[in-house]
Amino acid sequence: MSQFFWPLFSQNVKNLNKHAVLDLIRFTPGGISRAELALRMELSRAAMTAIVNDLLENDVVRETESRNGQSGRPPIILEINSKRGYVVGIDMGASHLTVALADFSAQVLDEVEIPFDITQGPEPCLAQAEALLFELIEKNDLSLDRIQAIGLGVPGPIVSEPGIVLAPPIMPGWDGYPIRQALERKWGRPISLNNDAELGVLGEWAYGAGRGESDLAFIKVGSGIGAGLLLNGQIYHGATGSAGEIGHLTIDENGPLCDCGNAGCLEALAGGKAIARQAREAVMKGQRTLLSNMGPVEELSARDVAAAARRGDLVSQQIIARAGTYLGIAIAGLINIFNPRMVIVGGGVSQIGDLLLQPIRDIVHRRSLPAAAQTVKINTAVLRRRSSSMGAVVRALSIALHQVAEQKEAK
Amino acid sequence: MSQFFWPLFSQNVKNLNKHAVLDLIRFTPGGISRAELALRMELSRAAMTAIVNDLLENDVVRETESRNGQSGRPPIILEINSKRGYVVGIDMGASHLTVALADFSAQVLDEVEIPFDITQGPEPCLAQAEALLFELIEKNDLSLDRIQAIGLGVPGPIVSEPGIVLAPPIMPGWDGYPIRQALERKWGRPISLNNDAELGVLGEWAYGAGRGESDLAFIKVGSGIGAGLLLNGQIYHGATGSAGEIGHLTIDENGPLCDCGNAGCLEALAGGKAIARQAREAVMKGQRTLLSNMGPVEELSARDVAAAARRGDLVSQQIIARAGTYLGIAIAGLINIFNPRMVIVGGGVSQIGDLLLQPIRDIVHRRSLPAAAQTVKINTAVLRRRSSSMGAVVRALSIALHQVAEQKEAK
DNA sequence: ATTGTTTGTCAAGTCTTCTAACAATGTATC
DNA sequence: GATACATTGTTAGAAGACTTGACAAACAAT
Repeated sequence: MSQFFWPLFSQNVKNLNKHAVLDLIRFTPGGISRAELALRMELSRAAMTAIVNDLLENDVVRETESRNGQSGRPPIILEINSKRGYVVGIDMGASHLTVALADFSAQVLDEVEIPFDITQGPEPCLAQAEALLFELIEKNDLSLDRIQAIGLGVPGPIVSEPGIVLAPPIMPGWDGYPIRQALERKWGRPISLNNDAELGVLGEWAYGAGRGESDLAFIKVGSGIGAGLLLNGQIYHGATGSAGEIGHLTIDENGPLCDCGNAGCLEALAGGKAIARQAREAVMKGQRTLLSNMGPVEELSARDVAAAARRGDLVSQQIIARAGTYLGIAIAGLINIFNPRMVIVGGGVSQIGDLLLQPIRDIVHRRSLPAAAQTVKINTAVLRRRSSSMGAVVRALSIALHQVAEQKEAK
Repeated sequence: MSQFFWPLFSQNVKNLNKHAVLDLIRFTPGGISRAELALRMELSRAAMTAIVNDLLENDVVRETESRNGQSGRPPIILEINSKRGYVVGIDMGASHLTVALADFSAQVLDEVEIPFDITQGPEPCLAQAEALLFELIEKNDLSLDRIQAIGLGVPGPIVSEPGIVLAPPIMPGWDGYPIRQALERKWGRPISLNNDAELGVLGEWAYGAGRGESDLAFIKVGSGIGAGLLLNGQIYHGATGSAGEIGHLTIDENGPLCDCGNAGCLEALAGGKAIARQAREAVMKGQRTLLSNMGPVEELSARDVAAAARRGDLVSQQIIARAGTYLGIAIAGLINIFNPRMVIVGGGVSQIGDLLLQPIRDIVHRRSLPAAAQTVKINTAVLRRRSSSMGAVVRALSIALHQVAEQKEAK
């Protein structure tokens, strides 16, 4: 069942199969032959010849060497023509900004990342993104018109049709700002605007830990906490775009206050900010910990806690284990509700590794229904900090490839 | 976007549009004309004429009187030919068994319900269902071969392909029993086996409170508690069929033991059994309550508590309010994760009404993200205790109608 | 060299849908 | 009541996508 990505612009659904074939080619690692395409799509080889010729004419797809199989005529392997064009994926986090340049086969050619503050509001933030984008383009001897499409991820709930964020808890000043419209007007390129956690699940599904899974949750643990959901092979983002906002699940009604106004939200207990806060508190309380020797107390970050924990610091390990426990409670609930086949923990904090993952696994096995808990795999993101930016690249390519494939008489 | 029900048997997806049209007709109340069908499906009127003629030849669809519109030729309204055949929907609860007979337009012609105990295991339970089925058929001067398909709902996670339940918490003895195979062999009719909460959301979506919504949660509060999820217009049941099992979310780690082995599950705090238990405890503790006068203490049920609460009994009202609060906690989490447009509370206990609904609404508005909480509507099931059996009828019709529509040269 | 196997292509026919014109059947207007 | 107008439904011809069945191409095994 190939319900990939084409229904992005669902008008002109005439040659549906052409686009399904295109998606099957792009998401099959190592390429695929006409015969196998025909098999997988349940079409005749003759029909596949016609469809593939169409794609070859448009130069989106190219033939590579034949691969020697077991016996019989060796198949001609098809793959995306990587040189046909370029796309850019932008990942705006709360505290970092990443811009990645990729070719049509999703190979990242270059990448820039800078520290960042999303609370500055839309105009300065988008200006920074623009600066970084142009820097990247020029460094690689390209120009904006060679970029076929751009994917942008932001940490808030998206209303996709108008291209805005709606009441984002950690993006003050952005509510209702016409992000997509502004960028399309400025840059003159098609933009795909998405939630960063959604992009994370997309990236990991396409090129990471969740390859080929159709029911997948991606937990992004950074400064804040959010989840991206892939259900039935489709990204799910709910009625108003705020599905997966697990950061504001109430875990402990008597817990610390959260930025969203409620008390005891997961984010306030286990997010990067919360971890940093606990580290500062530990130092100020005078506990014996390596954290005391890691620079000024006010600048202690989750990254420092991770480093100290890895070096055997008990206090840091406790902080992380506690965060893992709270995460586990939320993930156990998510598993009971959604029953995914895999949960991928990503985002900056996740790079701590097993120290964070183990308490999650423990709690999940203790709290979730056996039927669901036994089948679910809980892993760290393979793409590490790149999950979301790769997801942005995937979205950009979804636009670029299908747009190019639509062109009539391209040559 | 019409992603209705056809991909049930997805082979032979040649005349996809025919089946999409059929579904559009069956789920449009009051019927629909060729012209509007063409509009909604983005097909030409000419194509629609051909498709509809096909359906008319097979006698699945019939023309009714023309409806006088504003001006121009009045449209000919099409509707499902209700007399073309019959289906049966069976709803097996933990403590009740309902069998409903419906015609092709989903009108329920007759219905039988008996008290029931699902813990008896598959053979006796299915025998009871069979007895009730035959009783219903004979009472209505029909025979089994006039029934085109049968939908069956059970309160456990379904693996649909082999037609079994997997490790169901409240169905001891049923694990792995080949339910669908056994019934298809016995009755010789196609069977659709589904989870009861899934059927609930289906029923309410088709003919109840959630008509036309594409993101919908149905919370079934009976002896146990489960949720059915409709996401992106499709039923979602997860990797292993146990999506929506919110009954075993841990709400209070120090709470009472649950049948599933864990402590403080929602079901053990707010399910029908839990409500009955709290009623018994109140009476035994000697509290002043109407519950003392409602028969033997051991037989007090959730229904009695509801009745007493409605008559102003404070103790009963407190029990119900507390159950509503626990439910609200779970539903608030579900709303944060899944951001539906509507949550429908159904099942036996839900008929208590606002006494239960109000605490749910309060907690949700307190705990959920404002963006999600403001858009979500929380209502009681319109079909009352019939949500699931109507869902079973819908499934049966999905098989029956499309099967009949496939027949070539039916006349 | 021959046989067998699998891939890719070609030609003819089928099926679905579209366009464009037209017939049918009502309301609104004079 | 006759006429104009609007909307629905049908018909005919053409375009496009896919299928079947035959066949050529390119390799491995014998």
